[in-house]
Amino acid sequence: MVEALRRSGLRITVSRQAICEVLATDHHNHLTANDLLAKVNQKLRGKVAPSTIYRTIDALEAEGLLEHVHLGHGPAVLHLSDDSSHHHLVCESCGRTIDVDTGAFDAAIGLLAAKNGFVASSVHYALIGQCEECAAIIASHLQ
Amino acid sequence: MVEALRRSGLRITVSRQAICEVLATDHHNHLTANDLLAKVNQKLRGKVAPSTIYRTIDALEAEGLLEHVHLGHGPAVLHLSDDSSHHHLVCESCGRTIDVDTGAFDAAIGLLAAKNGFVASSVHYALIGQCEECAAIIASHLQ
DNA sequence: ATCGTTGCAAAATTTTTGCAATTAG
DNA sequence: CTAATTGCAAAAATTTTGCAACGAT
Repeated sequence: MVEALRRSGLRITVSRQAICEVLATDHHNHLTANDLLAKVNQKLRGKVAPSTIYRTIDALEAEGLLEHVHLGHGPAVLHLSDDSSHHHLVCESCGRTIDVDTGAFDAAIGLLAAKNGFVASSVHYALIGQCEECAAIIASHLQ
Repeated sequence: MVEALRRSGLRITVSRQAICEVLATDHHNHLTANDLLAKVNQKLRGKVAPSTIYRTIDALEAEGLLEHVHLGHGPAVLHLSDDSSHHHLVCESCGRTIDVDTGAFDAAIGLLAAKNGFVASSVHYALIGQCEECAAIIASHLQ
């Protein structure tokens, strides 16, 4: 990740290095920009500004290394572009995100997307709905 | 929609009536809360506050009549809950939303969701990626 | 030395909340 | 009359931008 930045002529700063490290370590945790900020500042003892986080996210996205998605409501979460191991089921009630692995899903979506000249982003299929528990709660409220 | 509100013991005000009318007319246009506010105020000559829009959206969502989703980036868009006619392909580059009709998509997603005890929301499958044109632009930038 | 990058502070955007005044039922 | 609803204004939450100072190359 750092090497890819360097290759693109972007400068490697302490902040960027820390950001890349945190992303490499924790990218599977659906980090928000704020989570990333907190972890980076924990690592660097509070030197990094939110704007730096957002600008670095932008830079990484421009390099195609990172993407941010709004899964359901709330702040965007970050994903490494090469992490295509799973998709997301997002519960609209509790915000829980269930990861599911690829599979037949890809085939169906690939076909659909191809018909529209659409290039599906590797990790950004968010299927929004109700998770098992919230669906049960809602059902019980309807008696 | 208005009748459903009344049935639930909620009060029918001029604002709510206008909101429901706009939603009934324009729901297929991916209205944002702001769009809705503008259209309602156009109809009512500028009497409605943003908070009223949001609170009415909340009320309609609580009744299960409406949902709001974040399709890609930017503000949330509104959908009537019973509009299950299409799904969305959202371009991360230009924000364009392509509607595609249901079909095999549903089968694949239904299966996947069922395996996880997940109840997929009728209209909220956002497939995020690049639309044909943006994909071409990006490809050309890579030479 | 250059110019990309940062921090800070201020702004923009979208949504939420408190509260007194209004109004539907 | 009563309690839900509204408007207004202020706040919250997330993200963006301007600008002078800094620092990687």
